[in-house]
Amino acid sequence: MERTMLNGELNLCHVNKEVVLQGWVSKRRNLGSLVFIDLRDYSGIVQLVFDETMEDKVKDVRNEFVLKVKGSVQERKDKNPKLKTGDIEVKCNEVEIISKAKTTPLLIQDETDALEDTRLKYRYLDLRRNVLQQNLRLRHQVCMITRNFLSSKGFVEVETPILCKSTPEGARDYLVPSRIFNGNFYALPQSPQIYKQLLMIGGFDRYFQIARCFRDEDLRADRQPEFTQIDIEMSFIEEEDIWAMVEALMFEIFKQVKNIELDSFLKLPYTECMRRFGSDKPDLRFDMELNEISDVFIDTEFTVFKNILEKNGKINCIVVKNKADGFSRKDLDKLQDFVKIYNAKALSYLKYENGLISGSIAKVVSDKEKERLIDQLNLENNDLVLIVADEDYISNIALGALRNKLGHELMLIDKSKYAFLWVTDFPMFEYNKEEDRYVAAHHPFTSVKPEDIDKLFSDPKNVYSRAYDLVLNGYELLSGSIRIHDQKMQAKVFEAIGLSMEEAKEKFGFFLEAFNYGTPPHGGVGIGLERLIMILCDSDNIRDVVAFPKTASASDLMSEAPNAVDEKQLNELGISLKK
RNA sequence: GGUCCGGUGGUGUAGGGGUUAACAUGCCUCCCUGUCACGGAGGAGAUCGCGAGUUCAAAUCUCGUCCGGACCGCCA
Repeated sequence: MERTMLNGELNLCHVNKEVVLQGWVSKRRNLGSLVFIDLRDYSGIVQLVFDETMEDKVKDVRNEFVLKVKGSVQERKDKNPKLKTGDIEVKCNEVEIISKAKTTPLLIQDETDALEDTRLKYRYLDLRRNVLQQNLRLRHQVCMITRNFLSSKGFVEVETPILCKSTPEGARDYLVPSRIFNGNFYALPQSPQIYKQLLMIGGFDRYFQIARCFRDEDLRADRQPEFTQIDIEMSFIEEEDIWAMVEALMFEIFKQVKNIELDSFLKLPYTECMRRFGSDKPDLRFDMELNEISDVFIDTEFTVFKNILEKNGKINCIVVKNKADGFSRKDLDKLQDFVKIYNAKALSYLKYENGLISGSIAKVVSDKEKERLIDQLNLENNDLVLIVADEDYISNIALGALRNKLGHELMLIDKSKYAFLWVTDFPMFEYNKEEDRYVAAHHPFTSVKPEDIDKLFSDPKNVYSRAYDLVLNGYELLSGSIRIHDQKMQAKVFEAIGLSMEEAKEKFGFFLEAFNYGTPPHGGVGIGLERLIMILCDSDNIRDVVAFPKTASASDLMSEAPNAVDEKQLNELGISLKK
């Protein structure tokens, strides 16, 4: 007898029908000679009934046993509105215990109380929970929509290598030792970047791949060492073409998954984004923008602010509307500790209550400055002004982080919103203190804005690129750029980041060589699949959308990877470990 | 590399120098024909992550270490 129905799909239409069901025992309620069993599969739960003639056969059945039962669907006398199948139950006349189960270390229920490590060690049990079932099935749905959509637009899915050449620019590579060439290593791809550009040169003018990527960097709640990108590259296009394609894909996904019609995405240049939100991935589901108030303090007597302004620092603030009375001295001290995480030296605050300004710096701010503040910030009664005076970047970042924190804590965020934002015109380079040189902010294959080319060497920090990010609800959902397609230009960019032509040839020689044979203009994006799914699942942790995730220290608690390997394996690879 | 939080029966928590280590849930036994987080009665189950130290006495204090989590740096 084969399974004839899914448990969760039974309803009143099936009354009197004979069914064969299989699944896991979710709960057993024994009333003596009458036994109820909730049988679960991914589709849901259905109540089985065993009367006195059957009671004996299920007396040893326990949670998580796998059963196969035969019975007839009956309408219930007492319906259970909490259950999708609550109008019916299945009166069983045959039962087979397919497999038994030990007592599980965690309860298989929607709201588990098990902690992260228990869940990860027994991930296969955690996966039985409805939440993870739904999340991973949604992930599958998004992948299918993506494949269908991009195929219909003429994109070809091509798989690129997992064993690659190490390219030390950027994230740390995971390395794989070569057995045949002792002492040499492959690297796992941080992204298929170079290969997809070679595919453009190879004539695949529209490519995509749902690609695994690997980065040996420290983890976060939204970051795993291996993850998946929806990787897209197009030839003969400009920014607007890619943006339109990505928007169309997102429209399709949100339509099918959420039945939401999205509006066209907003755009903001990076510089403006940093100035207004203190972040290159602002959450636009709420306001509370940053305000620069350096002007107010241009002639200030307050030495702290005065010194900062003299050193070209900035005085910025955010205004918490109508909440000043909700913040005690202790609360504000905690906020000060919070901004210190971002290297801000202090958080000053002013409260505007009943026409009076009080607060940490009230005594050192002149009446004229107070008036100007009220005027410039349009302060109303019970507003709280939180000020960080510091280096420009620190002031922005600290207030941006504070804005986010307060947005969550004060529940300013409309959870039903999906706020997309294109951030454009990123700086081409950023200064790396450790290496004492400029490095590519995005990656070194990114096109420079044409008007900035002559600043490549004279003024690198003011060179902007044709790179862009798509931000959704405060998460960086994707990065992309128009790539360099001119070999001379590519060489210049390498030079600007302190890579000699020889070094560049050593590292990317095959890639540079390819540019000599006719390279189409091209560009693309890599969409962080897990982040997209997280947001669609309303989760704030990437582990909720990965089947077998790693811990914060990049280990797998279930399989206990990574592990030591035996001497023989190391010998074959020509590797000896430092004592 | 750094900061912070946590580790106590299977699971999740409470306790925070001397306790019979508490509670919930799960588990086991018995009773129960309409439960659905079933109910009732009883029971088993923890050397309090590990190692040192302080102390008459450590789950509790100190140091170290391991593990988990969040964040900063890092993540082209």
